[in-house]
Amino acid sequence: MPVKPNPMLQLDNQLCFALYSTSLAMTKLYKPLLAELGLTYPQYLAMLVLWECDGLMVSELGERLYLDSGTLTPLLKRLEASGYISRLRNVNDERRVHITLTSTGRKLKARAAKIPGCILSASQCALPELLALTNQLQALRHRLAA
Amino acid sequence: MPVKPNPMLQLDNQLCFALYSTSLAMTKLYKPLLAELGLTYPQYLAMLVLWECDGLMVSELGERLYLDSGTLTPLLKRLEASGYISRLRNVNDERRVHITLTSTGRKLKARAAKIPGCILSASQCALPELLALTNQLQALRHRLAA
DNA sequence: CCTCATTACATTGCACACAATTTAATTGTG
DNA sequence: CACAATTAAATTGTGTGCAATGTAATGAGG
Repeated sequence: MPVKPNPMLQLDNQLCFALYSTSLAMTKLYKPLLAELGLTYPQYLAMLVLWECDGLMVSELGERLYLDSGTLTPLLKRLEASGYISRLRNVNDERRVHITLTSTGRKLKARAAKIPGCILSASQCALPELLALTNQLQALRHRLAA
Repeated sequence: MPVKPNPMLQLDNQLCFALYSTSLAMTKLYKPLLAELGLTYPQYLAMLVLWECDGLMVSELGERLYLDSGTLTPLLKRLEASGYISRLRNVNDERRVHITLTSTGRKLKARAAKIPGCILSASQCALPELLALTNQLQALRHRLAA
């Protein structure tokens, strides 16, 4: 009797693996571009948030990125060591740490501006298609978190 | 003059972040289910491959999972320590290591069979929609790797 | 055969992710 | 005010990912 080839357990039928492997492939595409800026991929995501909204607390940054302090604290210390951010305790509440862009960190945004175009061309996809996929994934993430 | 809010650099317009955050959310969904089997998420992916095709070399497993020996070697040593696989040198070519399921590892497949259904219901999506998304992601992964 | 390049894994070092715990500051309650 | 509960970060420990390097076995030329 042959082993039952349960299609529900086949790797290439798994949405989870499609997500996982495509996300890693995307990270590899960013890596050389970000290396020029002295950023890792998760550091780049944190900078995207800060370029939109400077001065957030660690926990607020974590809500935007879906990451906790265990991940963010060392990452932010490295960004601080790179000279892109400052970590400052809130005067009224010493528990809170605000993340503020340095002048260098703000200037980095201009150098990062070319990255989305590089990724877009490398992905060889039409822009509307990518936007649609982005929205589908956001909707899925929302349902998974519920 | 207000800061130009470059929409190409906004976090929620990034396909990369949608991929990254959704993949992490998916991993969190699997974690408690896999904990019952004594597996981490990447270990589960390796087991999916082996349940389809037992006895692969490390490099062949890596091609299926898009992972290299630097990731797989320690992961496979942990799966061996858990009693799910054996790592055996090829007799004709001592460089090669074949990964073979143990009896316990084969039996684990039956216990894993319920997982896809759990994830499907948690994702609150129609099956055809998930399959379509899976295919889109695989196509994107293919283009990104080119 | 005897090198020399190649191959297949393994190892090392760095940076995440994340659960669990700890620390320090603040808040709520009597 | 005292003090327990809560909150915000930081720390610790485990397990990836991956670049770079190391090591041992194989294979290809001369």
